[in-house]
Amino acid sequence: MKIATYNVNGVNGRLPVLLRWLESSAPDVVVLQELKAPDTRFPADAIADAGYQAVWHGQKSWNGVAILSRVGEIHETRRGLPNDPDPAQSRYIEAAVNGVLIGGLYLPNGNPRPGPKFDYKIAWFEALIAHADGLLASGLPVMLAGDFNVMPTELDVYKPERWTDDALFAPEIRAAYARLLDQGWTDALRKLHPGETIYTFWDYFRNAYTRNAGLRIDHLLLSPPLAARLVDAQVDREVRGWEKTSDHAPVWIELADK
DNA sequence: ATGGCTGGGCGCCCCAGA
Repeated sequence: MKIATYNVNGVNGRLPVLLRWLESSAPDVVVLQELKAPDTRFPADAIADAGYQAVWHGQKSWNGVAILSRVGEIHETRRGLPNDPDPAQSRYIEAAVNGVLIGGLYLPNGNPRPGPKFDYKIAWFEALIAHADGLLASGLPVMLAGDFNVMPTELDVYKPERWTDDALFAPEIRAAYARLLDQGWTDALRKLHPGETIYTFWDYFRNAYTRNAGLRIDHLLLSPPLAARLVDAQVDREVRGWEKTSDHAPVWIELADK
């Protein structure tokens, strides 16, 4: 089973690119972030025509997350994190699909730091860590996937020294990510590509993509039963070079059948 | 160190993103 995460940066503006990528990459399950659309404007028909069922948690203008499947029914288990510090922001959706429980998330950006947005990022992260602990304790095959807005290590930033005070790379944010992993999650991309420079985001500014001035901020975290089935993990990097593309590239993993 | 680009909104500029 191939499971992907993709921050589309506007699901309607990105629809041609999204459909083209669904066809070429053929993921079985997808989590989307930054829909930037209210529930009533989610392009469910076009996505259904492409062969995917969907559940979505939208919001006008900003945020918004969804889960797509072409391998059977999506059983939604929750929308919004327990104890979300601002439930008006649509940043979390969770569902069981084809025997895997998937939490799709869009963690707050948090800039500028310090400030209320950074405080919100910390609070949201703490709520995620608390919920993730319960997910792991269930012993189920679970994954957390999405845009974490965290570069875990210096290897995940093109110029780490420029990002030390940024909300995506600040010490307390990296520490929170490390605490999450220490619960027992496996960072799938890093597990299969240790020591490799891998990015999932390139700024629209300054030809960041052609210069490969990127960040690795989109992650797929696996609970032990899923980590044992991990056979491949890649970034669909070329999608970032398409016309009218998102500033993120899709990231995916392949899980062996049980 | 700054400003560069893009999507969405009730829009002919501003906000947020990372």
